Amino acid sequence: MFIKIDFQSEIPIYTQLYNEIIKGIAKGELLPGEALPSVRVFSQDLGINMHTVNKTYGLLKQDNFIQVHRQKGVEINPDGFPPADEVFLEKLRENLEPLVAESIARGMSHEEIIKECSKVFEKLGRKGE
Amino acid sequence: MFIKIDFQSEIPIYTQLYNEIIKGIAKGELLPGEALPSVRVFSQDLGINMHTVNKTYGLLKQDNFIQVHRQKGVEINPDGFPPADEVFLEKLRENLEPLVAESIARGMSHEEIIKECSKVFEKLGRKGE
Amino acid sequence: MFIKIDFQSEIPIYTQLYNEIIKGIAKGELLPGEALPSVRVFSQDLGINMHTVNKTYGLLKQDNFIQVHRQKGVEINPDGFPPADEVFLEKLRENLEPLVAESIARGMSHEEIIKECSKVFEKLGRKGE
Amino acid sequence: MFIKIDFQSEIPIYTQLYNEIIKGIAKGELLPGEALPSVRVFSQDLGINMHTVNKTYGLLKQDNFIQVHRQKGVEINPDGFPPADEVFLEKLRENLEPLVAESIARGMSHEEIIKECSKVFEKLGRKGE
DNA sequence: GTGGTCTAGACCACA
DNA sequence: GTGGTCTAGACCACT
Repeated sequence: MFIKIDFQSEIPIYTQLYNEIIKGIAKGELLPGEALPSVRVFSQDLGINMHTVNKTYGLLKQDNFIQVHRQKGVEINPDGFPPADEVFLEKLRENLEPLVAESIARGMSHEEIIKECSKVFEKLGRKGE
Repeated sequence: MFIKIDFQSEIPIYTQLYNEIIKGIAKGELLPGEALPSVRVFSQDLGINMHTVNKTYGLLKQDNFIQVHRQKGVEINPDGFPPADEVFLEKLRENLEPLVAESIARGMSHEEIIKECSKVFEKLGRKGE
Repeated sequence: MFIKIDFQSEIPIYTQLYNEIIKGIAKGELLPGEALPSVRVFSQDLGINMHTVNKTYGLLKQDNFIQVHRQKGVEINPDGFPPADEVFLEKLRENLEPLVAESIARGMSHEEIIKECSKVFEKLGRKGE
Repeated sequence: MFIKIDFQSEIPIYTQLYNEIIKGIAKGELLPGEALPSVRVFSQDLGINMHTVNKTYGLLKQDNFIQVHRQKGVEINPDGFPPADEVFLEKLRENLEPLVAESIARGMSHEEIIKECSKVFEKLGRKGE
């Protein structure tokens, strides 16, 4: 699994890392029960601060995407992933709204927007891209 | 046009305001040539600082959604809006990616994701909601 | 003589008007002794405020490009134009500096910069363009 | 690198600072990858407000002359500088026009104008002036 | 310690 | 009265 961090981005590094790991899960590259690098190793590999990895792991744990075992390491949640409950759907729509709004304002049709959305879905759907 | 600012949100106020105005344009509530409030009036109405509104106007101007006439005020760009060029589409996909990825990770199918996207589209499509 | 005002520009209208008249002189479209429109007529033609035209005329008079006769109107200075004295040259170089500096920073050579400068000269040199 | 701000000038301080930094790049005094002072340190050194420096940095970032690393500071773009594309050349000619026009109106010849332009070029070309 | 954001209050040029 | 600019001072997220 290849993780790309953009140090110039305005998106916090811990968020980027969070997203990359979720992306790995979505692609099927990270399977339930699979081990993740330790905080120390991961931070060295990526050239970032240990605290940053720690923060990402904390968030992923909170959202039930991973399990953190003291001294035994971190693994992708072997019991499966959290469902798309109403709380998540509400958050999803909220985040989608400004993107869709600007797309409409720039003249895109419903079909065009859906098409872009599908493109992203398919890109993520292909395992091991 | 009704604008709602969430002072507790982690999203900067100037970004929220930007998004709300784009939403107004998408909904057809803000038409080309229509005047926007002056920075002072708007900031008082919203209970925020003048400079915050100014920053939003600066961004909207930069993206060609509004025109700023130095001594006459601000108006929705009467010459129409910027197109959804490749630069925008690339940015759109980049922003869509983490949302779609998490949706997939939480077990949503292609259809379910598209459906949520369409819901948002239709909510915005209804003028004067 | 055709005068173009850009109301969206960040350059003050009175400065734009000043520049346009100087351009007319440079092109030879406005000759010494030639009459300029009255403040009232000019402001109506251009769709701008009388005070604005007045300010431009004041500056042009101050720089000896025009003569203002009470009740007789305004004319291009029949006694010729002010020379390019050291004061002017100093101001010219000062204004040129940031333009040349950015050109260099963007990788332009001496020849390329001179070429652009010459292009502008020739565009202005052609009378009645 | 020595930077001079004229507090009496009608040119905004943030623009003066922008120009001075570009001049530093043009002269080769500021090299790609070189660090710039933090907004706080710089503003204290220059005797101006933090936000004014911030605005300058924002513009330089927008034009790709610098890179801003959120928690590490600001550096001259290590990947090189933006090219003199057609957009820039058009802007350059537009800015050159009134300067050349007034020079012509004051009786300067093509050669004299080119000569002043070259003087400015050579002044900037001399590294470490 | 860094940049990002926000507020409050002021003066100015412009029209 | 409008936006543009500048100052002073504050809190926050990130590393």
